[in-house]
Amino acid sequence: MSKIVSKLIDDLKSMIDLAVNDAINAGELPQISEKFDFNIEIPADHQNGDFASNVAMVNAKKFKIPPIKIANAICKNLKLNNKMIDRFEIAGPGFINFFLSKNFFASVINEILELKEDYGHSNFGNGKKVLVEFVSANPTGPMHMGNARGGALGDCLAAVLDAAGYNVKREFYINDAGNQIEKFAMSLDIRYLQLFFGEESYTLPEDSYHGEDIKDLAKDFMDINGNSYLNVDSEIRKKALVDFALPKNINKMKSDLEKYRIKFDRWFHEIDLYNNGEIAETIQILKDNNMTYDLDGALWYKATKSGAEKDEVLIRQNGNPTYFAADIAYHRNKFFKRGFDICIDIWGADHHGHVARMKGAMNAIGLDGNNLDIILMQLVKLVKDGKVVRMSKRTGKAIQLSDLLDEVPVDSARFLFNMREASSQMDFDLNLAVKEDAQNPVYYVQYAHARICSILKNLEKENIKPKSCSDKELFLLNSEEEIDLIRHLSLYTTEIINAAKSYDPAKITRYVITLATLFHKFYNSCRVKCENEDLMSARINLCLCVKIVICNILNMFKINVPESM
RNA sequence: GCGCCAAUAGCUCAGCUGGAUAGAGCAACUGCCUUCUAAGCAGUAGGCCAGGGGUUCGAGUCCCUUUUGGCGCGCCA
Repeated sequence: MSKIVSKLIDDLKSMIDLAVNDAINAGELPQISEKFDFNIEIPADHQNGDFASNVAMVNAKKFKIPPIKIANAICKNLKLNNKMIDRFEIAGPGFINFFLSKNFFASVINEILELKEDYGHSNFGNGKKVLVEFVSANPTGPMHMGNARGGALGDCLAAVLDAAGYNVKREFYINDAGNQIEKFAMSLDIRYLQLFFGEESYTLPEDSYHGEDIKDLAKDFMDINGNSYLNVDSEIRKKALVDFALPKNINKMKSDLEKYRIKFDRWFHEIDLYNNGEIAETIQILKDNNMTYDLDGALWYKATKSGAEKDEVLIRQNGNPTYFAADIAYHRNKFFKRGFDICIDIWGADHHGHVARMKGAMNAIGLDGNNLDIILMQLVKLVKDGKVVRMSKRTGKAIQLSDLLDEVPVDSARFLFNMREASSQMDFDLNLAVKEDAQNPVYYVQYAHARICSILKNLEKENIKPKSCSDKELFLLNSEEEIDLIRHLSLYTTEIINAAKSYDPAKITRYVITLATLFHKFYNSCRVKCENEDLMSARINLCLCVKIVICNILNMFKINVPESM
């Protein structure tokens, strides 16, 4: 947390603690046996102070006196011993409101200028190892809009956690084993055969992949191998088709995601869990813990033991492990084999049924399901001209991530996908996303930065350069617009920690929009280049602070920070 | 049928572990460029926070219930 703000909140707490005790000792408040409790909060309206405590209201019952009387007793005994606080007052139903001093605002400027690109970082996470697994799109087909949202969310969440002092890794789980790969193989096989014998000769079963991409892959395979796989055993042919098509799909995903500025630390292959025996190991642990039973030739997991509605199959009648079995082994690998303290998975909301049993399964193998956090992301509706778009006009198929990136600038996509928290269903407005003007919030923020650069450039032409300011000069920053701006800057580190706590990078997106708004207000009411040279220096430093924070956020989210627009 | 998520301005959404007069943006209307980027700012208008109960000093926020949406309940992933 910004050292200044966090220390201040701690100080306020102990000052109030002290005052309550003094009031009790002086007989102005009754003795109570219970521990009294309270919060320091930041009022929405700064008329009500920069910080406020609800101590009087919360403890009215314990003291058996009205809040106002308690507040009076506390304030009578409250000794201000912090230069950062100017004064306090009692207001409303019994709030004690604290107002910041000019010392505070000057220290904020100095702190930001000193820390620069480190401003906002904290040690909140204590270096705990966190794995964020996201996108993890099915490699049997192209990525869709949900993956676009999940990608932006996961990547920016990882960045926020990193800034909050966690040791973060990003991972993509490739489902390259099991049932769907068999379906993929079968679909490719049929498309391959159709190329020689016509579409009527072999029909695609209902539950296979019908997309055009499968046809294209089969065609590419044929272009290279001709008919040489026609007369071999179908299992050999399928394997050759998958060995050809799967890496191709995976490479396409990698390049699309790179274009989207997402780089994973690791692409984890499900098949490895089959080959290295970890699935078998995991199932053995469940057996040893008496969490399984045999029924109808399948091996079942007693999910109901941990509160689920029904039990789950681990090994099918045909001997193949289910996706669930592999997923337990995968998460065991994350926690147990690789030692991650916290694992975060980002899933589509349609997988919510899987959450409870996955956490339960962690407990069942002797790990702690509480360390597995699942973020359920609601679906994205693509909207154009006020109407929901499902299909791409160009290709006639479902809109893919690569279609989106062809149309929408990456800056815009990454920013807009992080404006809503994961749990809310969102509309992605295509008209807005492609707009290169201020209606698009990403430009609004970038514009604030470009403005600052322009101011600095113009001043430099007149040989006016930024210089460090004394407190006396910084005290000149006292207009409402300046104070609001500095106050907002001071809360950045706290905001990062809040976003990390709630796994919600959208908080930071909204924070930076507000920062831009406050800067534009400041710009319109306070001229940086002005007669008073001391004030000018102070304002230049304020501009530098805003520039630093905007840069830190946009860089963190991998969005461009243009110097001119 | 059971379960999960949601419902806030005409539209898209904020509202931090319950706090003070519910906030932005878009759309609408009115102003502000001979001075640092008007991609900006200032102002007006717009609300029974889905309905009903409850908990409390205090509820958009917590609990119950009804209604309306989205999703899930496979030896799919």
